[in-house]
Amino acid sequence: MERFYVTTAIPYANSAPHIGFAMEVIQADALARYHRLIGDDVYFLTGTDEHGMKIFDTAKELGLTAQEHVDMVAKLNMDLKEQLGLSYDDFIRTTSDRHKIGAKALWMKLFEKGDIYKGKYDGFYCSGCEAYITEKDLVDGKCPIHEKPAIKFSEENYFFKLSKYSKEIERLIESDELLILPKSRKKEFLNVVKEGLTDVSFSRPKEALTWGIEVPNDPNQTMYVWCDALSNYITALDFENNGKLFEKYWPADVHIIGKDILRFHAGIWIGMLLSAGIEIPKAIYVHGFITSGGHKMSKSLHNVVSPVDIAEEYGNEALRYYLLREIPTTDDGDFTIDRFKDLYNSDLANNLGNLVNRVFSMTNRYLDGVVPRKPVENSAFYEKYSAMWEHYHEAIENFNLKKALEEVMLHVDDANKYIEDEKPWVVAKEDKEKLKDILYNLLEMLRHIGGALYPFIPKTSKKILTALGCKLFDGKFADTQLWGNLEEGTKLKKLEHLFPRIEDLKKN
RNA sequence: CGCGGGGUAGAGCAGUGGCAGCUCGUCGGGCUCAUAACCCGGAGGUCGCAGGUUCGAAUCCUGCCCCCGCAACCA
Repeated sequence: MERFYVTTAIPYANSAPHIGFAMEVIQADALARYHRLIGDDVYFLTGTDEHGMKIFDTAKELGLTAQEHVDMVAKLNMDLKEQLGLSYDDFIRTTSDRHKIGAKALWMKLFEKGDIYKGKYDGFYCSGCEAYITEKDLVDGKCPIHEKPAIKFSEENYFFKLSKYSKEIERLIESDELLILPKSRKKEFLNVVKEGLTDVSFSRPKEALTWGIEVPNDPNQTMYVWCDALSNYITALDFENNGKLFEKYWPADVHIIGKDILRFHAGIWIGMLLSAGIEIPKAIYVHGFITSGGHKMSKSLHNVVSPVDIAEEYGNEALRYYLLREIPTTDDGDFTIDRFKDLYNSDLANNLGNLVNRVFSMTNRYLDGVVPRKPVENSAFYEKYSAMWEHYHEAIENFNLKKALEEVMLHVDDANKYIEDEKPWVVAKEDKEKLKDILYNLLEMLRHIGGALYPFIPKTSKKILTALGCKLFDGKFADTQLWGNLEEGTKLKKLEHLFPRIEDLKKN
């Protein structure tokens, strides 16, 4: 049995969960479920990033303490487990004691290695933005948004010698020892690394950053986000004590992240691990962003989509389906409610739901709901479904979840065509033995389709398999992928419509 | 010379050298097991523009035009 450790990025706990993160955590969930399905020992981690000035300021505006504010937002994120049907094993909060202890331990490792040094940080601050801005964003020395002169400041803080590891990071990525998918992202980041990575600011004076983890060997400084947030992947495993989880699951098999934070993960995080003498993760999978009606989601455009609302109204299985099937796994995609309803009705209700319903209905009507004996001749189906599984596995291994799902749905179409071609309602009147063949084949198709859907829409998958009298995890997944495993004589269980049609479609 | 993504049927998209495809919509037909579902067929595209390479280009090269984003809730 192989072990498989998958993580999501930890979203910044400053506001309600975003649909982009919903997609990320659902992708991670699908991978985790897939690996459990093929028999791996899986550990799946998510959490929240809860420090930083922005959170501190937002809390103040809300009249809350920072802790109260992040407690609230963390709760919203934890509620996603139920709302999105997630199967993660652990949820790490960066304000938790176990995380703070781990982050400090990691800091000390880097410090003892001599990779953390004190330096001077020169920057600009705009009182309009109430934020630091970089020199290259300035126009005539002024902030382009507020047109106020930026305040130049200089402060002492700690730096991490990332430059020292630049060459090694380049080699690791080039050789795929650190696999970055998709390849285009690997290329993109390699271009950055080849320029040479520069040292990064690793702390802030306490007065500039009050809400954060104290630097262990300097009470006047607070850790900047890198050591605070990125470390979550190992602090959750109790790495500082070389705990059982760390021993068993590290290095991570996959970090799933958005394209905006690739350079932090493939650069800074890897550099930190190299410095600390800790193994590096095996792969980083990078997804894109979700637009809404072709535009970036923004409050001012009123096009922000809440994953929680969609899941509540249409069910989390439908949301999972949309995010995994409609949005390209590694590229940008679009979400609109019209397209969502469209896809729901055509794919889930009309094709999948209706297919299951008609097969069950015929089996009940013609065969008293009992699985008939296996047909003698079945090599064509054997081959067709072996091919399906092959393509399916290959797509998932390459982090193309959309393609894997498409492959399964292709077989849903195929099954609907098979019914049309064979016309079991006609055969029922003429040739009972032939009818048994047809219905056995159809039920067996449902078993395969139902099983393959598990990583993506687990509740639906379980409903189908349970109604067929099959178990998902029987410890012999290789067998369940073989054609003809459905057992004769099994009495089908009652099955409600899986996806009732959405009827309130607006006319465009 | 900032960087990146893109322009293919009415809409949304796939398609990296070999007859231009998918989903929705639309028009016509079929079927009655099924959730007004399913199946078959039609109409609809000079693949952003111009040039080049090639027996052959949506695909490779050059130039140009246009759109979107610079990254997740903040103006």
